[in-house]
Amino acid sequence: MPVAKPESSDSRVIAHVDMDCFYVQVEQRKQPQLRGLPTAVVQYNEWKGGALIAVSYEARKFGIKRSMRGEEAKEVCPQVQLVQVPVARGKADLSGYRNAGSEVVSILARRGRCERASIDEVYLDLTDAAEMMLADNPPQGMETIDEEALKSHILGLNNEDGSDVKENVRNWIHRHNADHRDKLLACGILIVAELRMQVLKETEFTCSAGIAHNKMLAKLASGMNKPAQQTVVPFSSVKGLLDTLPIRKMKQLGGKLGISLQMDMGVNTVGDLLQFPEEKLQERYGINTGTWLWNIARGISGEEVEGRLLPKSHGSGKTFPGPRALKTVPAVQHWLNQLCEELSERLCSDLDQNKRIAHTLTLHARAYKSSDSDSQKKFPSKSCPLRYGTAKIQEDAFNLFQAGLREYIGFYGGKTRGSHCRGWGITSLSVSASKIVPIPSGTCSIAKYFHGQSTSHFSSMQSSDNLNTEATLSLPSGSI
DNA sequence: CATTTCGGGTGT
DNA sequence: ACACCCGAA
Repeated sequence: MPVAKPESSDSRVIAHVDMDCFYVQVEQRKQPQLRGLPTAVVQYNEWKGGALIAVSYEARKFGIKRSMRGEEAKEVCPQVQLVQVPVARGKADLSGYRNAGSEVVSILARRGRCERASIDEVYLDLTDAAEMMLADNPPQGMETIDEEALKSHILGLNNEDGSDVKENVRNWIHRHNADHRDKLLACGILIVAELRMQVLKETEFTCSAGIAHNKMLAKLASGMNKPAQQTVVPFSSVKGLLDTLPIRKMKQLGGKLGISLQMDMGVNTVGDLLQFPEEKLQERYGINTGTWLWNIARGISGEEVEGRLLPKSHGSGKTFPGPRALKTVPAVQHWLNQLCEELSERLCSDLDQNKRIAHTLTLHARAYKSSDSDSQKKFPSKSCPLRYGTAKIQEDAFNLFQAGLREYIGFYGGKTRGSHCRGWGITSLSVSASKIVPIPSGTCSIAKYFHGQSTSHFSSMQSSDNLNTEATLSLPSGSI
């Protein structure tokens, strides 16, 4: 659990920006005739029409939900437009969505520290930008407030019957007697509205946003009014917001921990947590998680927005469900080669574009063992130093798999004849690259890592293709 | 063992 | 290093 020092007097301006049904928007930008139609993105479509992973708001009106099957969606709404995720090397290829996410990040990073939280979400620390605006052009003195900002939802703002909602927002932003925190959030409203308009103009994507004094509240708010809207959480409305909020709505509490709070402690809402002394929460959930929970109940979260525009790892994986389980070593090798090819390509792009090098290769697999003493044993993950070059990565990944398989099946494996094996099947495979670090500053070439090879030789092989097939880049661990 | 494919994080 | 949890399209 994140344990950053909490400040009850937290006056930061934090925004969480969340793209609306992002994969759908990416596909609709590629095929503009789909705009405005009920649309969903499906992964594969051979088995029951594929799995829905993103659903447009028009399609949601028909009751179409994520995790439905394509065929099921067609039953509920025959006119729904189903777009398939691109396939490359026999697996889903998400690169188009990753690249679209990068477009958005590069825009949102203009006004403050920016953290890429996922493929379609970012946190922004706009404190400095808000303080600056307050100092030399405060919203209280502005003639006109942008229309996009006036569409903001401000939690706790009284919209009496018959009152003009936009006028209320305008008044809230203009208030001279507001405390410093509300004035900072008013600046946040304007900055985020402008950023969202820039994102729309430059990428054609809409997004929603939450603006609050910390990451937890900003994240909570960004999901409250979608699509294409923004929501503000003034300090004074925090208690009222959390008091009746179901515990599972809080990030990190949507899983087992949230269930445990409900079942074991009788905590149904965030407000219910307030009754428990910090020590009680600590003895039940540990020092870190206990304190974290105590703070959450009070709307306190000191987590910083990390300045990080790039992912910390790259992974490529595929599942082989049901009868598709891989039952021979050569079949596993074939798919590992496909996964490693994709991973290698992405590592080369990262090297070219961001001058970063990954240091660790990890293989994950899931397997079943039908008739065996411990058929519920898990296939172990294995990792090793990462060597660049597609063939090297494929070789290393296969060796990791074989090491894991020997452990998994035990000394007396189930090999029968040739390469056919009985008693086990691989239901998922994934390879990932982590411990990614920038090449030391001042170095824009990787030539120095080819010990024994001349720089001039390297300078003739900068293309990704050469690097993919020829390079034998191997970093001594700890050399960066 | 038919959501799948990611990515981030903590505990040991 | 490895197991397990969390959440999002």
